Amino acid sequence: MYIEMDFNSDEALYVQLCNQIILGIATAQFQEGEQLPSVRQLAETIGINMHTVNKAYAILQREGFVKIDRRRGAIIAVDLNKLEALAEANEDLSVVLARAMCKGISRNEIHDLVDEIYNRYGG
Amino acid sequence: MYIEMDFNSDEALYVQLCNQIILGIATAQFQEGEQLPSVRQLAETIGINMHTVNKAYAILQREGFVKIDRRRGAIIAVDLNKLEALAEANEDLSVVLARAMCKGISRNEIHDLVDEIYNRYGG
DNA sequence: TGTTTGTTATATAATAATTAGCACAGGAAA
DNA sequence: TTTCCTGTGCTAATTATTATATAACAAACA
Repeated sequence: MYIEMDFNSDEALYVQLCNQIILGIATAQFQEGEQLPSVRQLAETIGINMHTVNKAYAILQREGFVKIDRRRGAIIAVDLNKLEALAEANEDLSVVLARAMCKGISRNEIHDLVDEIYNRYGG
Repeated sequence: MYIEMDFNSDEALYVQLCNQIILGIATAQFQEGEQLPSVRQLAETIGINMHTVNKAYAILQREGFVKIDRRRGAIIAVDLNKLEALAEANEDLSVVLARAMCKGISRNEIHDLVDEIYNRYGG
């Protein structure tokens, strides 16, 4: 999977990295049990520091997307805590939809967007 | 409208303030043409610095939620650029839904959440 | 003339983000 | 055993961001 950093973005590198890996899992480019590159390897590939990659991996572990094995590094292992995930989705959506509503985007337009994204991700 | 800051949050104060004001617009607690408190006044009310409020107002202006009048301060004035807003909603939703999909949240569960939020906001 | 408005400037402090380098223990493979 | 790679831990330095504190300014207005 291609991972690219936007060094001009206002989003922190470790946040970008987390999002891209999560995107990779959602689109099945990363499969359950698959091994991610080592922190040093990925750091060199995308041109950032080892510790920044390590920070991203640690966050992904805390949020239940990977497990970290001392021997094999980070392994895709999604922890399905649906209640927690639903609560988080609710919070995140509330912020996004408030903006959308202000701008006159209708409920149906959001539903269409959701379908479009789910189709894009292959759900 | 009550505006409250969470000083223990990991979100910056000016971001919290932006989100709350946008929420206020979405829920019609702030009406088009209505005047927001002055930067000094709001700063004192919620116990933060004037410049932090000013930063939030400036961002809201740049994103097209208020207009700033030297005489009357910040005034709710939503700029309805739907194409831009749809593009932004698409990006934001892509990140949120990727997380949700990984956690096994179905398309229908997201649709239900969207309806719930739109109802909550009175849309 | 005062007062309030946003704006601008400067300074300071605290925190977060990023990079760098080094060292360690555990496991795997030569 | 030796070598190599793994994540991890630590310290340090730098830069960017966030937040605060003061102060001054011009515009608008009663």
